[in-house]
Amino acid sequence: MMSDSRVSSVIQEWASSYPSQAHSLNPVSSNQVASTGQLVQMDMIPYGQTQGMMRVGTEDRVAGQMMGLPYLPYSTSCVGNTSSMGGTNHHQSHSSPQQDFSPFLLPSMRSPVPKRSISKDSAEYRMRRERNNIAVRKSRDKARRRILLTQQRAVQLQDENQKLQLRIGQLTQELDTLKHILSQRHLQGGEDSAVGEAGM
Amino acid sequence: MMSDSRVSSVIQEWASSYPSQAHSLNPVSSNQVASTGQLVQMDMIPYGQTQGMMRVGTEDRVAGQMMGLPYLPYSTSCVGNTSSMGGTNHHQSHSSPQQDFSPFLLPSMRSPVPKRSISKDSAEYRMRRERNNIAVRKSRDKARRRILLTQQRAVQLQDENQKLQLRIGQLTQELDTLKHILSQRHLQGGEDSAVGEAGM
DNA sequence: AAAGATTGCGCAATAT
DNA sequence: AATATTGCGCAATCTT
Repeated sequence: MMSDSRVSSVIQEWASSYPSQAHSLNPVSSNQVASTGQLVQMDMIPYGQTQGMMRVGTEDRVAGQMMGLPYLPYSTSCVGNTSSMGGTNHHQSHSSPQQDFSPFLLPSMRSPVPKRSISKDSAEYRMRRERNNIAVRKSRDKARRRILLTQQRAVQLQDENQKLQLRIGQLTQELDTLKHILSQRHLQGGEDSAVGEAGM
Repeated sequence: MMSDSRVSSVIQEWASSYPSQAHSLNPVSSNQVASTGQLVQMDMIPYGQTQGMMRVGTEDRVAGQMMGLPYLPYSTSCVGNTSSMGGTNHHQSHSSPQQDFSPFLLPSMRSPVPKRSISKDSAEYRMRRERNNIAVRKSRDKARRRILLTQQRAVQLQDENQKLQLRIGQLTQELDTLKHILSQRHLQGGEDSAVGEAGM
């Protein structure tokens, strides 16, 4: 019943949403399907996996989170609120109140020396920023689309699943009927061909 | 073969990831499954749907994007780069270079009067900010988990699908075999019970 | 090495 | 009134 040549629509787009990436470690349990799966693998960009771990937002941040800690402010105590400068207008950076170089950082990377002070204001700086902003918007848009596709794909797969389950139910019942009929005839006029295992 | 009581694991968690929301307009095509689906609907938070459209980042922004425009910088021309203050330390805001109140805004909301100047520095301000920051981290973490679950769910569903397809193949073949056997017997000793339609 | 892509972060406007 | 979301820009990285 019904077109059996489904699996298309969303799935299609979804697949095209993942270029050629061969991402090493999956976010899940790597080979969760492996067995029968064929076009299963490649999926989801690990999020905080790939390698983007342990970034330093112009500051440390290592404390809070981790484990089940209920989102403690990254700058847990230490001074007061080292925050307030996470995202922006440092305008030439390094000029706000405290800078607190807490001794919680790895021995390497430490000094506040801004690598050849890329000076704000600089036309080039703005240029770079603007370009990055555009890239960021683009990237996020892409991510949103990808997520959407995955969701649609999931819904579609679930729907398909139900149909398949139904189909299996029908086939099973039909099979039982036939088996029953055959067994009847078998009792009636015992002959060849085993009924119990036709194709299994 | 294999436990047939699957469908659990990820799917379970995934479901619990969507509280009681009855989101009106879905991002997809509303009732995409509706037919056989039961626990299908509720899914994906529309993204830019609900109502969060047309925000104003302390500035206008309405130009770029829309349609296929390749992520034009929001502040397309106008003055130069009104940007540079999208995210942060305005420290009491409204004090940087240009403020450009471009006449492109709706007649309402206009004056720079910051509603009872919530003054930065204010202990309460920092308090609010910190609380929001925590909320934001929590929310994003939640979102990430949700996305991950959806992805895993999709993978699992696909895997399940393959197994079901396989099962259908087996059943179909088995059925064909039995039908063939029966037709043979039918020719041999024509009796009752139609073979062609056992359960269909 | 340089440009673009990602991603965590905080801010502010909204939504709930 | 408080928390939850979400677009945005920044900066650090990663990828190409």
